[in-house]
Amino acid sequence: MNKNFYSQPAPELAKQLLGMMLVVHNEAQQCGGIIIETEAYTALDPASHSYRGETARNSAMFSAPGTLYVYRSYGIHYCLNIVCGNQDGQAVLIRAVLPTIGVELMQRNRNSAPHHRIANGPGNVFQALGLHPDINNIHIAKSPLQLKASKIPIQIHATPRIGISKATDVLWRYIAEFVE
DNA sequence: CCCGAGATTGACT
DNA sequence: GTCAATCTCGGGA
Repeated sequence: MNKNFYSQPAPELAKQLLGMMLVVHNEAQQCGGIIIETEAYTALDPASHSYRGETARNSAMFSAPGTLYVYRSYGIHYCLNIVCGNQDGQAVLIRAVLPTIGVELMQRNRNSAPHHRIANGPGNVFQALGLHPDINNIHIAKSPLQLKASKIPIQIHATPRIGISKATDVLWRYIAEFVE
């Protein structure tokens, strides 16, 4: 990926990421799939962690574009974001991936969940890919993650975000639908 | 200092 | 469909 790719505003990058391949290189293995659901957050967004400024928890959101931001949700799950914009608190949350590479490995990571539930939520994506919370605040180029373009034709749907109670009128949740 | 809510998931009714 | 699990931050006392 060229450097400017991650400098885009969150809603733009969120759409760009749909249909792309997200691959993780583990010990002599790799796994990953096609990104099919994303969500955009900015510092002007009351629902964003960056809304009230930088803290120890969200400092990665104010790092260089392309940095990974990992946060713990409800004290239990981890969610993966890609920082974007210009060190101004923007990021894109990876909400769902369609497993295509190393499916068996991901299924084991997810405790043998059925195929359609392996990576169908932000916390599940993180667990299925076998990621470690330590990649928080690490640039994606220095992480086990890799983004690749794919030629798969998709249609993008913009919908209201879910799981939040603020700014629900903004259509910043994006879902990819495969077209023929 | 204490309390409540949250970018969620999975087990159970 | 309902609900508990469990950590961080923000707001109020």
